[in-house]
Amino acid sequence: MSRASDRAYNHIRNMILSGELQPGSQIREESLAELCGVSRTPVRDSLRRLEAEMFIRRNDSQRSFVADWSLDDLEDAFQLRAMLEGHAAKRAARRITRDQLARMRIQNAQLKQAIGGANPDVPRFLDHNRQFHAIILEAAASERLSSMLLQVTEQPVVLRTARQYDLENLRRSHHEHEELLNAFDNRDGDWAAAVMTAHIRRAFHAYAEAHSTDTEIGKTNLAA
Amino acid sequence: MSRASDRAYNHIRNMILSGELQPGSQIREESLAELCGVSRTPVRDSLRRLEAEMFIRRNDSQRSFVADWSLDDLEDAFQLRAMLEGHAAKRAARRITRDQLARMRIQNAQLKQAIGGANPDVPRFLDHNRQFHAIILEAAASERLSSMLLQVTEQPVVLRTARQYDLENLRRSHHEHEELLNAFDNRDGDWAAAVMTAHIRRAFHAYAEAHSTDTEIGKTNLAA
DNA sequence: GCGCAGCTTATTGTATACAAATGCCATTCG
DNA sequence: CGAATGGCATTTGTATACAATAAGCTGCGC
Repeated sequence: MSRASDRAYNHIRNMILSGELQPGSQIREESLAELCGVSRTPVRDSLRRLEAEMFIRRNDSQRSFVADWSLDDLEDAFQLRAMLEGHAAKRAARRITRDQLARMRIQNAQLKQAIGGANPDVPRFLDHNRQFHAIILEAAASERLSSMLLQVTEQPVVLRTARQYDLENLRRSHHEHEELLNAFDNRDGDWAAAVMTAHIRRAFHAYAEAHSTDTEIGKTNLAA
Repeated sequence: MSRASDRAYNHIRNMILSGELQPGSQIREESLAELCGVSRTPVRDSLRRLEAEMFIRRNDSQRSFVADWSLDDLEDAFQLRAMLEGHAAKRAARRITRDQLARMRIQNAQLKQAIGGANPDVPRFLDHNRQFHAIILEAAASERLSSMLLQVTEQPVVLRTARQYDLENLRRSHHEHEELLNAFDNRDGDWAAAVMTAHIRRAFHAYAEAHSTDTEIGKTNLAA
């Protein structure tokens, strides 16, 4: 992460996710270069990458703008994600090893612990959640699938609302994970896929509801 | 297409697809720059793009190699493609306009014509086939889905065999297209998705068979 | 006042020089 | 003899200068 181009990438990406760079606004290579403390060369690299990831879009004359997603676009992303993660779960059910299953159980236990106590640790929950899903992708053993999912997973974060988390939703995630583990135990790919698809779609509805009703209190839950 | 970076991109991509750059071989920015008649800067741009499209992969120390796909990898790609095109067909069934349907019919008629006469014109068939599928993507109206499909569609061409086409397979494609049109007429998304998925998977098996049995006579059919 | 031509300025594209990192090979030490 | 180490060669990363292109503006003609 110490190479200038990586720093620039992370910096710009964070600025987009945090809303520091407003959706729809134009971004110029030189000013980004200044902000990141590097020259234009690594900034251009980063912009191309972010463009491929659809965080940035370019008009017909090559000028760059921060992507501006509607709720429909986000539903689209979630729908794709539900399908792809369902597919991953199905593949994983056929291939998963005992060791991977054990690691998933550990992550799910820790994720439960993170929100079980008196003061819930949501970031810790999200971290274990991420790892839980990562193991499934590892078991699915399709590089292509992984890279596609990466594209579609981090997009919704773009809506930069105050992130307050609905604990009930997080608990549900935990239970859905348990059902997923049961499906894996039985090597039942269709079951796993169905649970996973439902899991992601529930997450979308929690997300959409939180954003449509009260954006200030913003009970956002991106956990799936 | 006149910008140096676009020329470099197309040039390198063609060299990969034609087999001029051997799968697995290392590629150096400077030699590519010479081959393309540009400096390293646009070449680097192209390499990043081709890397995102998985035509090129890089090792842990940033050196680039031409991707080398196994048959399993290609089946993986086809599987993803079947799923995504099925999804696209389902979405399209809900949204497609009369005009788009009419255009699809025209493409399908012309594609039939291309292989109907005494000397079949396979490239022409493939062109109309491409347009037929493009209209579905247009009707599906999901930019994300389109860009993902693009990634997964052009990969199999990497295996550079003598391209002789099995007319029977092409005729089947034509008939499957007709069934797809029926599904669209009835606005039946599930039907459309099922037909499309079968369509792509048949194409994969035709492809796989052609490559496993006789690679020299190579009855390859990428048409779907 | 409106629209267009031509100029000016802003922004991106390309080439090149140099810096940093990595691989490779030879040499040395255990 | 094998493994580790040091230095040289190769390759990629970064900065910067300059070229090309697109946008915006000004003033002219109508």
